[in-house]
Amino acid sequence: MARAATTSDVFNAIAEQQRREILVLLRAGEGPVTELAQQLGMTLPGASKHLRVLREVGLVRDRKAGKQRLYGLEASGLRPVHEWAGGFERFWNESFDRLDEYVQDLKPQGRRSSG
Amino acid sequence: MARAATTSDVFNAIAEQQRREILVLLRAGEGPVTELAQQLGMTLPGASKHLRVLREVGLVRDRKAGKQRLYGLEASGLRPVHEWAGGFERFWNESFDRLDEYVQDLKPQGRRSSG
DNA sequence: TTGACGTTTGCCGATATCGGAAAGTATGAT
DNA sequence: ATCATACTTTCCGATATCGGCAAACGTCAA
Repeated sequence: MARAATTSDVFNAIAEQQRREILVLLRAGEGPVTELAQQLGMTLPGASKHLRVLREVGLVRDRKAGKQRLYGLEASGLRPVHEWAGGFERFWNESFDRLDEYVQDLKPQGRRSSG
Repeated sequence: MARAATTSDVFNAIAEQQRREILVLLRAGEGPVTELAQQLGMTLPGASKHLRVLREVGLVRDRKAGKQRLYGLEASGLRPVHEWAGGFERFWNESFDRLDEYVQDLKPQGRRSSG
């Protein structure tokens, strides 16, 4: 077995630097592949393939505009990523140095004893 | 060229489902590989290899405790992910007037005053 | 030292990627 | 119909992954 398919997951799709850059570019608005490829300094087939992956995981949508095909951001697909990473927020906000007697009675918050 | 190395990036490191699960488990506190492997239903070498990747990108730290080696979360490494995804937040919160045809007849309760 | 435990690393095979160039598809214009 | 534009797909090679098993490594105990 190899690595999971890039299209299996949003996490796998955005593992590629170039695909992340494409998404960032798309924040400025829709654009055809040619424009994206040019701005990222990649070949047309290269950009097209990356966009295919992004489309398959629902991070971009495409719409036809005459001869062109405009790609646009579908940012909602990134919400799971944001939320997942956000689930660790308290762990980088708190000063987690001593892990000896951490959750036990360190906090007099009175919440549930464990998770 | 193949896919970027899993250790090249936090984004690549968390592309693996199992590694994400390891990080989630680690929120409950430190643990040795044996415990993590058991909870995830994976082999010892498997868990160890995943932890190596996570350590190389700075998502976990390890400390020796006698014969054991305890792995702990280093959540700050996930902050870039959270922030990157957060850069798209406005795009899934706002109602994208570019998509006029889609939005025009949606429910009017969609937006709230507080973000 | 020997012995037992806990964990990591090496080797292998199977799989899927990414990049480049060429060929293919789709739409519009003359 | 033919040409031109815009983009996608296919083919290929090189690379790195992930999983399993066996062996190596490091540490504590007698």
